[in-house]
Amino acid sequence: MARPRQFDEKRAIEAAMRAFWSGGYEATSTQDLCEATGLGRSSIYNTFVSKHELFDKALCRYMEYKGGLLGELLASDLPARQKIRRLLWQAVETPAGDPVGCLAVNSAVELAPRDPEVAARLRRDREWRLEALRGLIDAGKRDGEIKAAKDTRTLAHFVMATMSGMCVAARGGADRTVLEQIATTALDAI
Amino acid sequence: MARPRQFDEKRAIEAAMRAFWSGGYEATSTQDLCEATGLGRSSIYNTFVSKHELFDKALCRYMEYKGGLLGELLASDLPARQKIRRLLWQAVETPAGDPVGCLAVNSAVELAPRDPEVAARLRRDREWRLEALRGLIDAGKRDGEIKAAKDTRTLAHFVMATMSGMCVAARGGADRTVLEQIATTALDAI
DNA sequence: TCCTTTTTGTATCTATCAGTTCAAAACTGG
DNA sequence: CCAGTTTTGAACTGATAGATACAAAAAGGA
Repeated sequence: MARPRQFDEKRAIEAAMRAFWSGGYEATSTQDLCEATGLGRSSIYNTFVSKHELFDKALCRYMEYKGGLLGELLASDLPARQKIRRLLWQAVETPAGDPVGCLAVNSAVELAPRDPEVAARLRRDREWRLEALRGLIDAGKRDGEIKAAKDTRTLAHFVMATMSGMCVAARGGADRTVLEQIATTALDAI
Repeated sequence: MARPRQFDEKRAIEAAMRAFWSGGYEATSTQDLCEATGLGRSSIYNTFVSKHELFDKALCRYMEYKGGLLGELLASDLPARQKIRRLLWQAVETPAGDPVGCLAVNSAVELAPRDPEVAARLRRDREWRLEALRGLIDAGKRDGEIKAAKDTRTLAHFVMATMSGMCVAARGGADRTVLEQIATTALDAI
């Protein structure tokens, strides 16, 4: 029918995701995005319409990536407490090559207050993660690993906040030891 | 000798601080800063040299502001645990008119990884706050309010991370109830 | 092979960015 | 009231922002 793409759209989105993740939305120019993806300007605009829509795609890809990791963790047959421990550890031991911190946290800080679309996207992801955490915590209560007296929703929010705090610390240059200490202390609190 | 300023430098810095605080560094243009401070371009550049140096002044002012609150808290004669509680509560009950979140957290996320000057400024402030927290926690241990077995430095990092996490949550639109739950859970962990 | 459709590279658009220039205005010390 | 100094406002600079225009290139279907 017509000329096919010379590039893989998913790879381009992933490259853009990394660029936004390490540099932030405003500080990443469309030129930066061309270089990160290896695409020309027309290919980017022809495919993704605008910088903002490309960012949206990149953010979705990020949530898919991190959501996948959480999904694997939930599907594993570890005790609930161990699962929470591993979840917190995902913020300590970060895959080599991944930018520092968390794109969702960065975006909440930089964009959420003034960008309703991004805010909505982040809220949906947060709700999903909270739901997952609540399930995990309730399972822990049933198994006696977590005190039944503690409020499930409260603990879920606490775990999320701890992870956000670790991402901020990591962006600020915190070393691994500090992140471990934070994670361990939080786990003790649950 | 010469023509005096028509504006108060401190007030201008405070106005700039609020602009950066709510909008972020990149998204706040020099035009925005003119409008926020009420100054003309020449007055801003004549006084503050560059956007970056004005930001630095604004960040220092912010640290002075928040550092002052911490100082008052430390100077009060509350029990150590109560002091930590109030500190966490500073991230729950925020003065009306203050932008959402925390400029130090926002800056760590947006700028620290690529701006060594800002990173250094933030690190100094963090060290100071950690030192203060350690003093507070050790006092709590002496009074038997905090278990002596817990590592002081670890708890200090944990409190800082919790506050950062609360600031991220606030920027993401979390309501007061959620922030209270996070603060309460963290306090229970200490 | 030619027609249709899409992609791609180059050149370009307008708006805005941070920052500068400069002369008029304003004030103080003498 | 004037000399000397600084501030101020308005116009302006070059660079870059995000986004577009358009024609050449490339491919599949007929």
